[in-house]
Parts: sequence; C-alpha cells; structure tokens
Amino acid sequence: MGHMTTEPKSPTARAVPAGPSLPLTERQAARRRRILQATAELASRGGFDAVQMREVAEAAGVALGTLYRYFPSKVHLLVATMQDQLQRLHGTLRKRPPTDTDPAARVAQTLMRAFRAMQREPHLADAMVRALTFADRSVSAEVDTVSRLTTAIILDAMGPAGPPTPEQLSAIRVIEHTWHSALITWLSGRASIAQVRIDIETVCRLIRLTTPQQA
Amino acid sequence: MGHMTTEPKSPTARAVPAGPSLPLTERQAARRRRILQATAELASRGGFDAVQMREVAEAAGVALGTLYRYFPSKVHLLVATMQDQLQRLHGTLRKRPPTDTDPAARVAQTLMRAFRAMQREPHLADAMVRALTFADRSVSAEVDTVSRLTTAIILDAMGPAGPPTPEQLSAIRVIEHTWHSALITWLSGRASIAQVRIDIETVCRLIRLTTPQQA
DNA sequence: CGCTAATCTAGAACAAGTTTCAGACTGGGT
DNA sequence: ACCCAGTCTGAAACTTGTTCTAGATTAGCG
Repeated sequence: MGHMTTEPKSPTARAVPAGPSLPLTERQAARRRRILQATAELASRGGFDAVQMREVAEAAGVALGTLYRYFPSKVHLLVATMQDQLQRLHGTLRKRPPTDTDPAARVAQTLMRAFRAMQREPHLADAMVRALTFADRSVSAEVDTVSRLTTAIILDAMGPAGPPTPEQLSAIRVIEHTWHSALITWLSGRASIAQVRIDIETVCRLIRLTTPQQA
Repeated sequence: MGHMTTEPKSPTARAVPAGPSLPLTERQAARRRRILQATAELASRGGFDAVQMREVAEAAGVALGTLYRYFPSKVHLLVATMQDQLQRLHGTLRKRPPTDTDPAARVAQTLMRAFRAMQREPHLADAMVRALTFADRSVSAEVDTVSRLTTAIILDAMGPAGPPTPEQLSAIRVIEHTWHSALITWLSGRASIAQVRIDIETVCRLIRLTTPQQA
C-alpha cells in the first residue's frame, strides 16, 4: 500500500490544488471533471474496491501519473468525490427545504433525504464514506471541507436562525458523528435502514435541548 | 490490496476460529497470543501502517500463511486486537466503577476514562479504530462483537438497572456512534481532546432524556 | 511405535496503491 | 517563430496485502 508519511513535498514538487482559488486551464478543469466522473461511475458499480487507480486513469483518459498529480491518493480522490456529491446534494436540498416546523424534525428529515440518496447508490456511498473515515492526517484539510459542508447543510435545515450557539454547534457535531457512524454500520450490513432512521431521530432530539424557546 | 469478496470458504478449507468454543491446542493458543501481542506492539509503535503482515508474522515467530490462517486479513487481525484490549479495559473498569450518581455522568466518566487510555497509546488506538471503521461485510461478525462489548461497558456504567428500554438502547447506539466518530476526528487531528470531551458529554445527555424518573 | 490428516513453514507469486523516469507536449513570453 | 518551464504520457519499478504450493511437523489414534 506504499507509505504515506505526511511529509511536506519537496520545494520543487507541484500539485494541482482543488479550489477554484488556483487558475486551472480549461483543459485541466476538464481533466479534473473527467477524473471525478470516472471515479463516481466506478464507485457506483462496485464500491471502494472497484475504484482502482489504473482504471480511473484509463476511464478518464489520463495517465496514471497525472491522476496522482491531481489527487495524491485514492483516499484524496474519493474524499474529493464526496465533496462533489455533497455540493450537488446541498443544491438540491436548498430548492426544496424541509417542511416541518420543528427544527429537530427538519434536520432529521433532511438527513433522511440524504440517506435515501445514498440508498439509491449504495456502492458509491460505500466508497465515499469508507474513504472519509479511513482518511489519515494527510487528508485532514479535505475531510474538514466535507465536514464544513455537512454542517452547512444541517444549519440550513435548522432554519433561519442567527449565529448558532456553541451548544448548538456541539449538538451538530454529535449529529454528524452519528450520521457518519450510522452510515458505516448500515453499509457494512450491521444495521437496517430502519435502525439508521431511529438513530438519526434519536440524536436529533439534542437539537431540541438547545432550543428550548417555543413559538 | 487483493480482493476480499466474502465468499464462503470451500468445504475443505479450515480456519482457526477465535472463540473459546473451539478447542485450541496449547501451542495454538500460545501462537494466537503471540500474534496479538506482536500486533499490539507494532501498532503502538506506528499505528495502522506500521502493522505489516510480514512483520507481525516474524515478530510472532510464525509463518505468513499461518498468520493468515488465524486472522484472514489485516482488518480481522486489528479488530481482534481491539476485542482483546476492550476486554482488558472492561475488567479494569469493573474494578473501579464511576462514582457519580447521575447515570449520564457515569457513562461520560467511563468513556473519558477509556479515552484517556487511548491517549496513552494513540498509535494503537489509531490502528484499531481505523480498522474498525474500515471493516467491510466480511468482518461484520467480529465488529459486532466489539460493538456488543462496548454496549456492555456502557450499560455497566449506567448502573444496576433492569433490562434497558428500547429507547435506552437507541441512546446507547447513538453514544457509540459518537464515540467512534469522535475518536476518528481526534486521531486524524481534526478535533482536540477538549472537543472530544464536549462531544461525549453532549451525547450523554441523551441518557437523561430516557430516564426522567428522579431519585 | 507407525499411520494419516491436519497444521505449519518457507518462499514464490500475484494484485493494486504509489513512485519514478525519460521523453513528448503545451502555453506564454520574447 | 523560438524557447523555457511546467505538464502530461507510457511504462517500469517498488511496496505491502493476499494467495498459493511443496515439503516438514504435529496431533491424535490404532
């Protein structure tokens, strides 16, 4: 599996960062898109194991070395894919926000919607979630981005509140923990869909604890 | 990384199961012990990546093939190590149960004690927890054992209650989710020790919700 | 003791992630 | 049009998990 000892790249080594901060050539942006699409397709077919770097490279019409220049490891690649999918989901959710009046219920509703999306592509979900929890320090930044995206989605679901209190942020972190871990147990066949729903609903009660003020 | 397509072993292939159900020779039990110890030592030194199957085999004085007969994959090996360590921890905790009167606080206290144990061996914790969350269906049974052990520890901490209600079991599942996921974020450097404590304390409030009867 | 099946060992072989390298290609600046 | 630095390609090499094989060893049994 090669090493991966988070050492800073030597001064001459370059990388192709992800953010729109760096000016990518049109061809480069296209390459990146093709890579992510190939990854999602392979993942949808067979999950984590089916995403093989050589196959991704070939499917994207790119040399193996190039793939590694864009994404320094398989885990980076899959976490980037998750960013991509999450962004898409966020957009979808914005269009049809949850209907319930209770913030806790809205969050649960939103997460269940996301969960249903994953049920439609369980292999893809497997690849992304496994990568996410397997990621080591060298992927911190990228995983953090995913976490921030998830937080944003939950905050959106909670409704048009002002700045969240520290207590609410704790609750949200715990909800995210539960979300990821419940997904894992579902993906590895140790929990049913119903059980995941119960866990999500259970943890969402924490939100109620932090917003005791009633309408 | 080879395949791992959970196929039933051919009728002639044997495996050396773990449970005390199977009568292991003394030599075999010793081999198994040596393997687990070598694993823990290597893991303590350098975490998941430092546990290399060839090295484990050599350190345990066993052939590579034998190692694979006892533990069919690296993940199996590390999950078994976690079972081992958890059992040890459970014993230790039984001796000095938490002191607080509030069940929720007792659970939090217990988990923080476990967390402190992990802080003493962060690399070992890394190896075990990463294996646990990376495990796929072929390791379900073993991971489930770990989960049951964890549940037992939490139930112990909650105190001498009768059979837990379904609601309490949900809360416990959510606590376990949070526990695993919070560990992951700590191990990958995305959360501080303080933050893990807050998350644990936050999620433990769920217990209070399920035991409203006061003393 | 001597037999047989199961187990263990040493080592080669294979698979997939990762690294490396020499040469072709591209984009911008002159 | 020409040149340079940076990029991309194709292919080989290396690492580590996993599998396979042929031959020793061991455990139990008559």
